[in-house]
Parts: sequence; C-alpha cells; structure tokens
Amino acid sequence: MNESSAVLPQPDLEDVEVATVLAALADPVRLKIVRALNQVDESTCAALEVPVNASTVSHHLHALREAGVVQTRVAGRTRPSRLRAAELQKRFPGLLSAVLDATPPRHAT
Amino acid sequence: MNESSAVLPQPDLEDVEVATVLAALADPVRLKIVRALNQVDESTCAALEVPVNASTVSHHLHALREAGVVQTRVAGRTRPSRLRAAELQKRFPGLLSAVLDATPPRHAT
DNA sequence: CGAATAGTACGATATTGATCACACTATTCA
DNA sequence: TGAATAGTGTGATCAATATCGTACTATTCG
Repeated sequence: MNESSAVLPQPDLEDVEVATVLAALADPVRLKIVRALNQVDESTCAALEVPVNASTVSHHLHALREAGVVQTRVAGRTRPSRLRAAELQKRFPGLLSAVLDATPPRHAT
Repeated sequence: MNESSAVLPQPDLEDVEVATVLAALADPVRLKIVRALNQVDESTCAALEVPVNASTVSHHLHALREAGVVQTRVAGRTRPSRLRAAELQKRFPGLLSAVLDATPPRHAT
C-alpha cells in the first residue's frame, strides 16, 4: 500500500479551449455522467447508472478527463472520478453551473 | 417590397435541450461565427470572415438556427442572422455569456 | 430581359466518434 | 495461489457531420 493520491494524467485547464469543454459536455451520456458526479461528489465507473456498456463509460470518462472536466484518482481496483468544478469555475466562470442548472425542455423526450 | 420581417423557421427555445446548444457551440467554426455575431449584432453569410466555403457557412448557420442559437431574417438577396442572446439568457441563464467571455488558452494555437 | 449576386440544396467524400464485445491488467480476498 | 472484480485497451461497426464543388433559386440592377 502506498499513499492513495495517484491521479490519472489530466490537462492544465489554462491550456484547454472552451470548444473542447463544450464538446465534452455536448454528449447526452457524458452530460448524464456530469450531472451524476455533481450530485455525489465522487463516483466509480460501475456506480454510474448510465445505459451503456462498461467500456463505453470508460471511454466517456476518458473523454471528460482529457477535456479537463473530471479528475480521476486510483484507489485499489477502482478509479473514482470527480468534477473539477472549482477549477472550471476559475477558467470558464459560470459555464459549468449554467449547464448543470439547465432545465429539461417543455416536451420531454 | 413587402414588410421586411420574414424570419426563417426556428425552434421555441423551451423545446431545446442544453446538449443541443452545447453541440452547436462546440464546433470551432460555429464558435467563431457566434463570436462575430456578438460583436456586430447582425451579419450576412458573406460578411462573416471564416476560413471555409460559402456553402459550409450556410450549413453552419443552419445548424445554429436549428439549435436555437441564431435567428435569420430574409432581406432581399441576403439573410442577416443575429444571436438570440436574450432568449438564450432566459432559457439557459449564463450559458452564452460564459462561452463568449471564455479566454483563449495559454498556449494559443 | 439579361447579368450579377447571396444564399441554399444536393451529392460525394472523409473524418470523427459512439457503441459493443472481448481480451487483458491490476487488485482484492478467500 | 486462485477466483472474482474494476476498469482499460483494441478492433469492428455504424451513424453523424464537416467540408467542398456544383447546380439552383431568388433578388437586384443595368
């Protein structure tokens, strides 16, 4: 056992384009993941209740991580991820909150 | 000449998903168009200085219109478009402003 | 009318990316 | 050590979509 603070590679948000973050948030499944992470602060891949295969969840978390939206740490067998909410707020003020606060359309699908 | 208020079909923003708007804003060319429209309030297809073919500009404006981001009116031979900024602010408070206020990354491309 | 202009529509192409199944690694625990 | 579990990586497939060139429509103006 070592100290449990290993974190998967992630970009410095100062180097991230807003278009990259927008693209990361534009996918419905990823948006659901982001909303879930906002509720629980941290979650593993398996605990996320999204209607896709496990490898697809892994793919989406990878995409979110590369866009600077989430941070993933290594904890035993699991890789809990969390939103980089504070850093995103500093880099793109109001963006994440606006997305999280968005209400569903009138005619829900 | 008739009264100059013909407007191309556009969605009611109440029926638009935030993911749709995010996807519309995620493309670099469209983001450039949106930033340009924010500067000039209204612009024609040809006046937009984006590095793509005219038909591609038309395609992108169509996409932005269907996502509820811009409104296009018919004026003679031209079709000036404008941001639906106020309506977007009402539907997704803070979203458009956050995107427009976003600064370039440290290592500019 | 005829020429020029603004924009759109369409077809073709190429690229991206969302998804799954499966194999693989790393870790925990009996 | 062996079994079970969490997650990742790879390859395949399929659907979107960004782009261009060309043709077309509508409008203005000589």
